Amino acid sequence: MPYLRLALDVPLARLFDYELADADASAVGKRAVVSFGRRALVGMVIEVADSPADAGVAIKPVEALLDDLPTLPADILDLLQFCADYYQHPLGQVVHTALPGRFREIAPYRVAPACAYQAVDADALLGSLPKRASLQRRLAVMLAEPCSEAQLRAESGSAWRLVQAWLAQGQLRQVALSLALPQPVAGPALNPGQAAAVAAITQSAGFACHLLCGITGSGKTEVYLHAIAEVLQRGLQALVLVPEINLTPQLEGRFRQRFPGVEIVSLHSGVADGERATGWVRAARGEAAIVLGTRLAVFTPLPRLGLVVVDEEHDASFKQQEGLRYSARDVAVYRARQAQVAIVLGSATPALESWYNAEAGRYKRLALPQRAVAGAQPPSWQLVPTRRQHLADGLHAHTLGAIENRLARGEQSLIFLNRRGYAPVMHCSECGWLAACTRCSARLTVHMRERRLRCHHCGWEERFPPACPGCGNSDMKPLGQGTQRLEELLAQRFPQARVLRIDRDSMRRKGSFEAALKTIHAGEVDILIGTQMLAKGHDFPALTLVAVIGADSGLYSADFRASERLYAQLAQVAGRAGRANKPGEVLIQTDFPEHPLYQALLADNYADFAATELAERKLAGFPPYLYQAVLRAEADTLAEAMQFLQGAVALAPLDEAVTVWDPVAASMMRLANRERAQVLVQSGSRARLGAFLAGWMQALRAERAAKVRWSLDVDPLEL
DNA sequence: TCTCCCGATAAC
DNA sequence: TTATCGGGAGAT
Repeated sequence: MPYLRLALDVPLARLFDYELADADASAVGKRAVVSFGRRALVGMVIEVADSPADAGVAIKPVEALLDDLPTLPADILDLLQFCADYYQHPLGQVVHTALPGRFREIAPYRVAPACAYQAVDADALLGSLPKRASLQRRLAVMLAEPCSEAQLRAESGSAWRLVQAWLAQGQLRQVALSLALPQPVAGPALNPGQAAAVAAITQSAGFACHLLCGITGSGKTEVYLHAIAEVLQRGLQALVLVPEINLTPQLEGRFRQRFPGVEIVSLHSGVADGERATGWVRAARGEAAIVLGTRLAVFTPLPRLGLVVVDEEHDASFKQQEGLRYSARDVAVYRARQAQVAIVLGSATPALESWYNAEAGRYKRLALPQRAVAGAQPPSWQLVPTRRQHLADGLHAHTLGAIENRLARGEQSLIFLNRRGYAPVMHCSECGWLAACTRCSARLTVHMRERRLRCHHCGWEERFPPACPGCGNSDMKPLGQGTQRLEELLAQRFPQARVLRIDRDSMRRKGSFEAALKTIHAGEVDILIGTQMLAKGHDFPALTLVAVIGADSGLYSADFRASERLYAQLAQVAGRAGRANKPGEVLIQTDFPEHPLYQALLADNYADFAATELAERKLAGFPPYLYQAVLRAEADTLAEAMQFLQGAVALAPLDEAVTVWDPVAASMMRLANRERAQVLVQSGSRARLGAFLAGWMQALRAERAAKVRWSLDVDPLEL
């Protein structure tokens, strides 16, 4: 009797055997419904074996082998196994984080093959339409020839509804989809730098990792589009990863416009379950030519993968911060190597890990030195020294003057402050009391409009205390600057100006962010106040001033990655200024104008910054010169968490190539009433660290940690 | 003696 | 993770 070895979505690092008469190797990669304990689960067949792995247990039969989905191909199974091993995560859970949630349900999931649509009688259809219905008439003309769903949707948002209606009326019929690539719309001519980059990418044979470095406006997207066009012409598929959901609709629009008629699948957490599952199936069947998505898209099966692109590769959102803590960028590199295809990592400010790989010759650096739009000027940077200066509620007179200037010229200004709320804390000037979260080791942020104090870490909320709990003083003041306060201040200062604040609080409602972007584009805003929400990827042609407030906090942080992040963030937000032919100006208010980070930014010299930063990391023994992993634990008390970690350290295998540090309280020690601590492990050898972790996790899983929740984070971004 | 809650344990 | 089992504490 053959046995199916299944990966099940349970936190156990092992597979489970079930028997199935006349099963053969073709079952591998299919879903199976089984009874597990007392419940029914859907598992993934990983192996078919002649005998059970464990002779001592009674083996249940498979209830059903589902044949509804494309079989998970060997390369994806290998990829998932790699993730399970590398991140020390149970394979069953890896499988289920990698697949659309819909596939965890027992019901079969069927997707009709993608097809094209064509008018039964194009002339009759056109004749039946009113003269004024221009969209309908346009569609009718298109439908004389077979059109893909993507092509029709690209024509207009309401096109698909019309097509459905005509289909129901029998005006249209479904025809087989042609996989031949329609001619892409020609893009703008490439400048020499872009052309060289495209050539390097498309001419590389087999696996090659290209680090595409170019500031905002240097035309990285155009390089991607050209490289993808070449791949599509060879009948291959492209995988494109972007950091944020916010950015996908924009980019998707650009892709659809450039590749009309090409099936493009968009995969991210904002896509409804069913649509995600359908997109996955289309990609896996080879019907979709382009998969565009956030980190979860990295696991999509692509039988004819020809190119991988990771845009803004330095972005922290490529690293999942819970469950399977994978780095989609690193997994993407693995995938490209596996498929022996080129991968492009694009960024203006590459992660120092990637930069280091380029220095070492493992990645090929492609630089885009020029701005793509001829005549566009790079922004001019200016540091506004604020030490011992009088500031009007945090804004320097020079900054205010610059804003006034834009107002007079009818241009837009952006004040960038990465701190939402009114003020970061409520303060008693009598006794020095600060409002703190009772559940976290964090301050409560002041939200003036609602007159509430909020914890931005756990979501705790309370009303303003009527008097200081420390001394009874009733005169408590918000301390420091937040975006709300800045908004209030600027509205007072410039009563004639239209001020718009963009942060997670003001953009909570669905669609409000899109609406805000529209307002900005329509020129109905004079002064924008924004957090990092606004820093990424959006073009504002009328924006000519970016003023940065409160950046200094990233300079002297305990986190060794803080300056890297600060540089990236400032470079990114500066890119919002002056994208059209109006030169942009960037002002940074700082107490430390002489700081090398700012000096490198002013000189637009990331190479210098990276070299300095890497030298420091080498000296201090930080990544990328070492590989790290963190074992985190949380419990009701710090003592329990620490005790667990001490036990864990005692269980650690001995390896002179691996350093195991003492347990310490986490930097945010208390979070939502749980106390947290961690152990850092590092090694100069990735292989040794991996082997060490495998042994350690095996030993640790054999222990039962009653009240402690723990997890391992390999290549952590934050310690 | 009954019931509820918590911790331990198994899951193929 | 989910589901069940059993022991102990307090209620009836």
